[in-house]
Amino acid sequence: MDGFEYENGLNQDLDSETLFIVSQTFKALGDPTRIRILNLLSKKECSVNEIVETLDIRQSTVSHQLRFLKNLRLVKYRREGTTLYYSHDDEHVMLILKQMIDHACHS
Amino acid sequence: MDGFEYENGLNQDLDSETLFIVSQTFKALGDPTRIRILNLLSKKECSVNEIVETLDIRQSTVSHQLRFLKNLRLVKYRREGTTLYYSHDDEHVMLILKQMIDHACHS
DNA sequence: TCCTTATATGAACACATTAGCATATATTGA
DNA sequence: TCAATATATGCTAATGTGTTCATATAAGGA
Repeated sequence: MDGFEYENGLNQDLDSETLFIVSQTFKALGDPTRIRILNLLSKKECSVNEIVETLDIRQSTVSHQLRFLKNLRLVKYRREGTTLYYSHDDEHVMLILKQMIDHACHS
Repeated sequence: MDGFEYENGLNQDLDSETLFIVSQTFKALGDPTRIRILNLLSKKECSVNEIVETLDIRQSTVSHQLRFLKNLRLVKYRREGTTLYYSHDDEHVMLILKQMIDHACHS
């Protein structure tokens, strides 16, 4: 019975799709710049320029990282004129981020 | 007053030490091989060889990744003869891993 | 339409990461 | 001491990642 070991509860390994999503998401959280952006967005919706000025990161860097986070559906945006307001888009991941920050602070 | 903005609660950014720990830890979780190893160790203590055979990963790769996880104090080991038994060493991080896996499964 | 502001994109570079091979080390038992 | 087993380490090639500069696009107002 081919693939049996991948279909029952005895297998101690993760299926490849779950593994991919989990590693991708943690990878997104594994960069200081992205963490700072997400941490800021956890507090308030921000335009790209607000992020640039608050965190003192170059505009193109912020834009690249926002695209990265957008692709993973970790952030979303709404337009108002020429301004784009970004906000977080995954409550659960934001909660995990907060937990890790708290864990790091108290360790 | 130099550095004032880094010492009060108004600052929306994270301090650099917290940022470093958080990003390092998430980076550790951002690799499929390390996730598989940690997931296995979340279920039971394992020797290096058990990890190698259960997950079908080369011995040197497992050993390298275990050292990586050990440096971050995410795993620990005990010796029994020539065999080293590894287990997880950070309940909170393991809980975060479990949460992310559950999140990925149900999405 | 033209200018200005806001944001996105593409290319290139420096740097980090990962896996694999070969080999080293360490422990046990004969 | 020597062999066998278990694990760690050094090096390297391939690949991936993050930032920057320069430039493009898009929307609004004059």
